[in-house]
Amino acid sequence: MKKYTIKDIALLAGVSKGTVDRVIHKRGKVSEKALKKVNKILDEIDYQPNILARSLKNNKIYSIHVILPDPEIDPYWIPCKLGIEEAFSEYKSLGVSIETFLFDPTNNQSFSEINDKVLQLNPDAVLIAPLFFNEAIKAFNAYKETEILVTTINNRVGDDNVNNFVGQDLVQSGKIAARLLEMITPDNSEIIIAHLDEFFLNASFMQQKEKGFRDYFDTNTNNSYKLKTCHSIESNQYKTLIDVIKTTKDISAIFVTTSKVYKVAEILSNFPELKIKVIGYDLLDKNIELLKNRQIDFLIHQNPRQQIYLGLSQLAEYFIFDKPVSKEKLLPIDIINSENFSSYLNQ
Amino acid sequence: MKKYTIKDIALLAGVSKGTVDRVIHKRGKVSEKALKKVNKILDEIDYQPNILARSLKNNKIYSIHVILPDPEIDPYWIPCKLGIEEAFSEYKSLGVSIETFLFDPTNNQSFSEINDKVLQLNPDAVLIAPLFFNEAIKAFNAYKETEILVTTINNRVGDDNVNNFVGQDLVQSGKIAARLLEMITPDNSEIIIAHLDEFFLNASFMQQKEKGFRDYFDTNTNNSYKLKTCHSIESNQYKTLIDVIKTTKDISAIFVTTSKVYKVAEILSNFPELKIKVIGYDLLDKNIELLKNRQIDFLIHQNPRQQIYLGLSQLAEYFIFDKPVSKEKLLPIDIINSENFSSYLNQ
DNA sequence: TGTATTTGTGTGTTCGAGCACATTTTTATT
DNA sequence: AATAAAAATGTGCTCGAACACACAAATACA
Repeated sequence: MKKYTIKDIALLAGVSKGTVDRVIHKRGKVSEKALKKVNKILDEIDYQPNILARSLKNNKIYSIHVILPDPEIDPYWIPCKLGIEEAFSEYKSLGVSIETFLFDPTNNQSFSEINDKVLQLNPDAVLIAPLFFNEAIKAFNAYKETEILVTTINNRVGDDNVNNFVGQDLVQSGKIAARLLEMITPDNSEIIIAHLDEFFLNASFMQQKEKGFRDYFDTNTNNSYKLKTCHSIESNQYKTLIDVIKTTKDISAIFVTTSKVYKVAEILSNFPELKIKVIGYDLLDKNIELLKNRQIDFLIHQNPRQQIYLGLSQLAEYFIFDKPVSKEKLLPIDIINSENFSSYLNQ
Repeated sequence: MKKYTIKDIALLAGVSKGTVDRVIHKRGKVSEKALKKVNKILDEIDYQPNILARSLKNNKIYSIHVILPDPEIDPYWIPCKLGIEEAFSEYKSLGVSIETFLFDPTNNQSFSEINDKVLQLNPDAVLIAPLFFNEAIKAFNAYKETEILVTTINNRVGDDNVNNFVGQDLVQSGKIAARLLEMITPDNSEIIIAHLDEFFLNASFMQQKEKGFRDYFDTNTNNSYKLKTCHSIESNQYKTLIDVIKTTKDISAIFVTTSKVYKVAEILSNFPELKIKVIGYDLLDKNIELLKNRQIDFLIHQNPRQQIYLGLSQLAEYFIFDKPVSKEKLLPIDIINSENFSSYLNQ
């Protein structure tokens, strides 16, 4: 395995390295004859430019700004910090700077303000968790005009101005929940779909999960579960959900579309006579505790840390090594139970 | 965020870059006075050597040899090809050469022969799937003497001569299977633990899975499942297993400790009156087909492709960027059902 | 005090790609 | 044919780390 350099090619083709360089980069100013000679050699050998040398020469500092919900307000985002740190420590010596900006996930205006601020700072790329649909679209357009690369994570916001998405297929994740519940609950029973603390007024991800969940039962089985959707919020002490639990007969399971599934498990501990299966999202400490105690049966892992890390590393390697950024990177949808959660915690 | 170079430090400390270099690499030949000056600057700033420049200067070719079971004989190893190709295309331009050597997984002598051959070729590192315990230990010692780095994947072979292991906790994976079956089978029923085609005489990984499986029921529940172990081989048309199925009353599930779980599902299709749950390992095409048809209920994903890729990339980055190799990298243990398998296939 | 010897310090080259600039060759114009 | 203009080609420097080697300063020994 010989590593060819531009110098080697120049020697083989009987031209100078400048000419080889011009051929490779199609910079023109090369005679027909020289072009042929160089291309002949390039066809014969497998030339791999040394990306170390290339990026050493490049020697720029690239700035990536990360726009995330404040993890103090929504703990789902806590693991992101680790993902960012990991990416930073890996790429900082290669000239990548990463800065984080937090917004209030209960407040769409806060999201817009942060985006305006970042726009002013004019980074090379932004990585955004686009919780608010309309505001996100607006921001994307602004970034496009300033030629700032945009990567989104967590939830898809279909828009051509986004160069890259890293996350999961949320419809499919609803189907996974449905299949799991189908296996552990009796036919003909009642299943509640609970949307908790839906402060994201124009957020669609809960709806996508519900869609997948319902689709599964509509198309995949001849079972006849009765599905009921329930919206419930903390400021109301989840009264709506508690009422549904009290008044509905024969509930076999509750599918919680967010990481707030621990709230449901806590509520259900007040009804020990009911044997209700619980499935929800994400490896929050509280959720894991309840999973261990069998008060939650399954969790689906959305892996925010991995999402951030992959998004950042794709951007970094695009800048440094010129690697192409995939338009869409769909992460696996992990099923978590009391026995395998630990294997995901230190990834 | 300023990127400091050796030249910067030299300027700040009022010495030459040669002196800075000697301080950083503790090469001696530096006066007390100069040492102090340089260290003072190093304390003040966060110097990150440019690894691109460093490895460009290094400019060596590193060879890694991969020793794997022939995927033609055991299809479990088919995805490894992709993992190797991925790693190769990522690191070839950085001077890493990867070569694959296949052995017959039904023949421990073949394993030893391949190791002897690789030892002769004297690569910088080897990555081995150490199916055969005794032969593996012998090989490790030989590699250690020649100062060849050894990384193992798939199954742990406790040995100090191994620098690095990438794989799963197989005992834990048995527990996961147990917990899943506990959720979908009735108490007091009979569960069969099936070891299929156990041609690896001194292989322990099936035993590890069985241990985890039994441990779970012994310690975690007050259920009283009856567990029965069954060894069965293809050359006997799996008669042993078929007999157990025919003669045992009240079988609720079969836990297959290998990727040959499709064989069990096929056998069970001859007993349509029995409602037996099936759980096993790995995303073979056949297994996925049966998972879709609900003839297999769960699969546990051992992710051989990821194991190889990570093992190779750790070695490559150790050589190129001097990144430390972790002694043990435990991968997550993925639970697969009919709805989430596809999200793992194109990873 | 002068000459070895040790110890310390700085300079210059290398790695490979990329690009600016100088130089040479070819083509166009009078 | 002479000159200007354009096109093609080659040279040499840069990026940052690493290290060989030349040179300088300090110490040892006659």
